[in-house]
Amino acid sequence: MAVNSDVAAVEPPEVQTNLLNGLVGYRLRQAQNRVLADFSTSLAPIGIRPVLFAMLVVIGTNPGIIQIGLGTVLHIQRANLVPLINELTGRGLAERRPAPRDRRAFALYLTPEGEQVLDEAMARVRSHEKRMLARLSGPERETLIELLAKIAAE
Amino acid sequence: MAVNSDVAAVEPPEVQTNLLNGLVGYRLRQAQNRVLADFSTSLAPIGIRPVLFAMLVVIGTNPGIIQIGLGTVLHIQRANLVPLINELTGRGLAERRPAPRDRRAFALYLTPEGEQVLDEAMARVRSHEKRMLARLSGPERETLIELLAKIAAE
DNA sequence: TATTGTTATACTCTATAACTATA
DNA sequence: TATAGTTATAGAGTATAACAATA
Repeated sequence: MAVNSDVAAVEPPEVQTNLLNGLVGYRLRQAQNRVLADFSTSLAPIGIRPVLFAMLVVIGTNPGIIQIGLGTVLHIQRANLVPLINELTGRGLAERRPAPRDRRAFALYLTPEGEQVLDEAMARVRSHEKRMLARLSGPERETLIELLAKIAAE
Repeated sequence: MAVNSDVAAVEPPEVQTNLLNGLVGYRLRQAQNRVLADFSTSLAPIGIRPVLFAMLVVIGTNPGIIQIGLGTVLHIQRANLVPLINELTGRGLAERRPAPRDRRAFALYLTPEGEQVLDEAMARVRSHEKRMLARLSGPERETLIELLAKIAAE
């Protein structure tokens, strides 16, 4: 398993990472870490974390969705969703209304302010995506999406 | 922003996720979540978490690397690295030896048992990668690595 | 009997500050 | 003065169990 003999990190501080770099999982993690970091800093100025952005998008696209539906789509357990929704409602970005057919549930809606914040967030996310994909051509971007979809598929 | 009118998640529980699915960051996250989950369950039977695997690989490939070098490569802060290395040494998989030129530092080495566990882990990771990439052709795998590298590049 | 929302809780990961011993 | 390792601690993110109200 030794590759660098025994003087690694003694003379030059060069570390062999070929083995990890050959793993798709490791590459995926690195790319995702970088994208997530830029995503976070893009939204931080308006006080929106990645998870809140995803919630705003799904509620905005599916007005009236109930909490467990939102949690299912975003893979957030219902217990963990409660304080997150409280965060949105507490800031006046979303609201809970009684669900029409199920008195156990709450239907979720964006407030006008929530729509505004979502629009601003979407603009920031679009320029974030441009930045992250700057090195890729149009066809390369499509290819990337396809390949990622094949990996994520069920 | 409304797409589903107001009856989303009432009649059919179909949720619109087009907006999120159009974002490369979201696709990346989904793919990475799936790969990480399979990676974890592949190594769990031998008591190795993803982070411990990465540490074993880097120490094995760079015997004598000091803690801060290991932390730098894997993006783990030195404070968080201490209990992780303790975990490896406590299980007899790695050991700390005085660093030759720097009496502040510890040089890290795998024990023979650590080498064995790493070999077993590598075998499991290889079959994990095969499973994750089953839907991709050889050229597609190369393309994916390239595109991910472009995104992760500095 | 099962499900929705809620609370409480615990465990992992990550981030920061401060200390020691060396450089 | 700066750096390597360590400790303590706090904040996210995530997971499970239990309860009330309703299906």
